[in-house]
Parts: sequence; structure tokens; C-alpha cells
Amino acid sequence: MANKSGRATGKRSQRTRSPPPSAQERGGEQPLSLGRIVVTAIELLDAEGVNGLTMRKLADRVGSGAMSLYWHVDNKEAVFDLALDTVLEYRGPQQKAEPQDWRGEVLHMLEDWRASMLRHPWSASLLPRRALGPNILNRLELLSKTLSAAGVGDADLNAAIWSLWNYVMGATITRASFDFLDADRAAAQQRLTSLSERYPTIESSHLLLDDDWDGAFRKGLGFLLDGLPLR
Amino acid sequence: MANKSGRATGKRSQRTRSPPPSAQERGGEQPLSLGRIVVTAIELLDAEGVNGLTMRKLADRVGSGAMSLYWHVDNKEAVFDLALDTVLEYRGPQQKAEPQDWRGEVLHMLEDWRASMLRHPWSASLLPRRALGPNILNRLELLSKTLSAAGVGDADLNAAIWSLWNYVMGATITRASFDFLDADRAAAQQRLTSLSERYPTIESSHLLLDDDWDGAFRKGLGFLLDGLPLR
DNA sequence: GATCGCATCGTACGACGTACGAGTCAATTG
DNA sequence: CAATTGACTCGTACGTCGTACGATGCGATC
Repeated sequence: MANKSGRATGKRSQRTRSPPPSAQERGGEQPLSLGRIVVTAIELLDAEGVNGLTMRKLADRVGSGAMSLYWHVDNKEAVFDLALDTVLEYRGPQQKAEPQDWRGEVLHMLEDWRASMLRHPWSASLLPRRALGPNILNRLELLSKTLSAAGVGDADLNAAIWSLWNYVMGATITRASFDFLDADRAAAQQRLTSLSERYPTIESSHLLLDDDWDGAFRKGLGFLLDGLPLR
Repeated sequence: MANKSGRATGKRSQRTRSPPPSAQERGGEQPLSLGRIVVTAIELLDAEGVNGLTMRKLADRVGSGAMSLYWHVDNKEAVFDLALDTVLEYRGPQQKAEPQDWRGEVLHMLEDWRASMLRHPWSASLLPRRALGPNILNRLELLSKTLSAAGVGDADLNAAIWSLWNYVMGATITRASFDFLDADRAAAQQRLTSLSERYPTIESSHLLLDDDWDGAFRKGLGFLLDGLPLR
């Protein structure tokens, strides 16, 4: 832990090699590469969750030995970081909307964000422990620009950005963890029966049963956008 | 995995035994108990983080053999659940404020929530993967009652509750993960220098440098409360 | 004293992340 | 051509983890 910076070996970080075009396929398998490792890791995470990703299983899926991964990747944590950042990439709105529609642009980006994470529920539980990857910073940058252009004053800008970010993060994480819970219906059912006695208001409002998550997300986001102070 | 429900042994779940008052202390140590396990687990989590909690280390701290823990606890996941729920307990506002001050009551509960999680940063990264414990449900119930009494209509109630919940969750998780990042200043510094080129708006607004987290939290919460539709 | 439940713990097993060094093979150099 | 290099792969091994299993101790009851 103390000599963490002693890592002098370059290993792989860029993949700018001349493509071996006519390389005869070794048993019909593609060559190992960082890209292939990452997409396979995402598949594995989708299939078996955070605890299902092990270096040995990942190597099996890629068709290599376990230790071969370590040529392309520093350690398991790096695999998590790469998978997370890959999943969070954002390609702006497909058709250029009218440039004045800041609200539409913010909504599109935030809903895409949420959708991306819900497509890969493990990402929600991974994000809290990880750094801000480039794709997250891209989204923050876009959000920042759009809000500023929309007329949010400099004094309120940071609070506004964080409010939206926080809202999306919380909503997504909550939603994703509910998916986890619903996995074992037995415990869920038992919890719900005990709810009516101990938590009457929650029960009567169907807070935990209402599954119109998308609608609630949009509605709450509307509340928040309504509260933002525009110049 | 298939016979998970085959667990018929009662083990320990309640601790309503007659207290052994005159039991001579065995080497001066208290008896092992679920409560002692949980508080020790929290200490260990505070000291060494999520990855620092292992059953063997926990047993050492409690002064027992590793396998003795399993008499009181189903498995390691249960330790996480118990530690998390314990940390999230809420004892309402200390002095009874005037009963009409719904905004103050909501603010107090949400800020206490955030403060509780930030006192134990591991809780933020743990929450996304765990069930809603009783103490979380208590807070949701209180929030629900307060907002309803404040005049939020039934049609908007759930969206309002989730908005506040999402906001607090997101803000807390973000804040806690920033603490993690600041642990290694080297990478942080490097990231910041590359920021000015790639992410100009983020840079110029000092989004990542401004460390008035508490103020930003309160301000954004204000935006959100301002946006709630009251009857 | 014999029996029985509660509670503790030593040993052992399989799975994990990964350090280490030996192996392969194409490109480069003489 | 042979020798060397460097990019890349992987088998083995070590230490650590969660925890299944069965032996053990002990106070209460018969």
C-alpha cells in the first residue's frame, strides 16, 4: 500500500498497434484486447451481478488464462472502473432539437443517464465507490453549460448542478436496489404485511407498491426544475 | 443456493434471556452478544472501510473465535445489514418545535440522515445493495406523514417523498465518494489539471473544488422544497 | 449422575486476487 | 541465416476469505 506509486512498468495503456490483418486465427478466437475484456466484463456483470465477476470467470469467457488479463489491466478494480465508465457514455440527443429548449435537453440527458444505469443495475451499486470517470465528467460539463445558458446565475449554478445530479443518482440507486429486493419475493411479502401495522402512511399511499417509477422520476424532476431560480 | 429456505434451525434472533448477573467474568470479557457484534462491526467499518471488515478480524475484536459469530448471525451479509440499519436510527427532533413547522421538521430529519451517513461513509456505499431496514422505513413514514399534513396532495405525495429521498441519497453518496477520492491526492491533482482543457465550464465554476457541501446541500434542498406543489 | 439445550471454537474446503517466472512467437538486428 | 529482443500468454503457488461441519464445554433439568 505504501509503494503504490512504485509501479514503473508501462504495461498496456494505449492500443495503437498495426492491425495484423492476415493473422491466421488461432483456433478461431480473436486476440485478447482491452476492449474485449471490458465488453465481456459488462456481459458478465449483467449476467451474474457484482459478486459474479471474478477474474477467473472473466478469463474463461474471453478464452484466455486468468493471468493474461493482468497484462491489459492493472487489477480487478480497474475492470470495474472501465466497465462503469463504458456503460455511462453519452452520445447527445440524436436529432438537433431547437437550441432554446434547455429543459428538453436536460431531461433527455438525465433520463438517458438513468436508463443507462438501469440497463446495467450493477452500475448503480458500483458508482458510489468509484472515481468520476471521463464520461461522467462529460455529462456534468454538458449539464453545466446548458443550465448556464438557460439563465441559472453563477451563484446558484453549482447548487443547481448538484441538485440534479443528486436527484438522478438517488432515484437510480433506489430503483436499482428495489429490483434486487424483488428478487426474493418471500421476504418482500412478509415485509409488506408487517408494514400495514407499523408504517400506516407508507401503506396507505402505496409508496412501495406503486411501480410507475418512470412517471415518478419525471414528476419529481419537474418539481426540481420548477424550483430552480432563473434570472 | 437452491435450498436456501431449508434453514430450519432457529439460532438466535431475539435476546430475551434472563441476565446472568453473578456470572464470574471469564478472563474479564463480556459475553458474546448480537449487540456487541454489531457495535464492533461498526467500529471496524469506521476504521478500515468496507473491505476491512472480515469475519476473522471482527471475531478478534470481539475476543471470540471466528465461527462463534455464526451462532448470532446468519452470514456476513447480515452483519452489513445490521450495521447499516443501526447507523440509520432516527430519534426525532430533540425539542418539540411548533407543530406547524413542517419545513423545519423535514429539514431536520433529512440533514440528520445525511449527517448519520457521513459519520460512517461506508454506509453510503453499502446502502444501494441492501434492503430497506426498519429505521429507513421509519424515516420514510415520518416524511410521508409530515408532507401529507403540510398540504401535499395525495396525487403528488409519492413523487414528493421519493424526490426528497432521492435527493438526500444522491447528495450523500456523492459527498462520501468524494471523500474517498481525496484520499489519493496525486491522481486528484492530475485530474484537475486535465480538467481545464477538456471540461472548461466545470473548471470555471469550481464545481469540483467548492467544498461548501453543507451549504450546497441545503440550497438544493431549498430548490426542491420550493418546487413541491402545496394545496 | 444422566441428559439436554445453548453457546463456543478448531479444522478444513473451495474460491478468490494476484505475485512470480517460465513459456511462445513475430519483428528486428547482426 | 542465426541471435536477440520485446510484446504477450499462462501455469503454479501463496495468502486470505466466507463458512460447513463436528467436537467440546457448560448450566439447568430430570
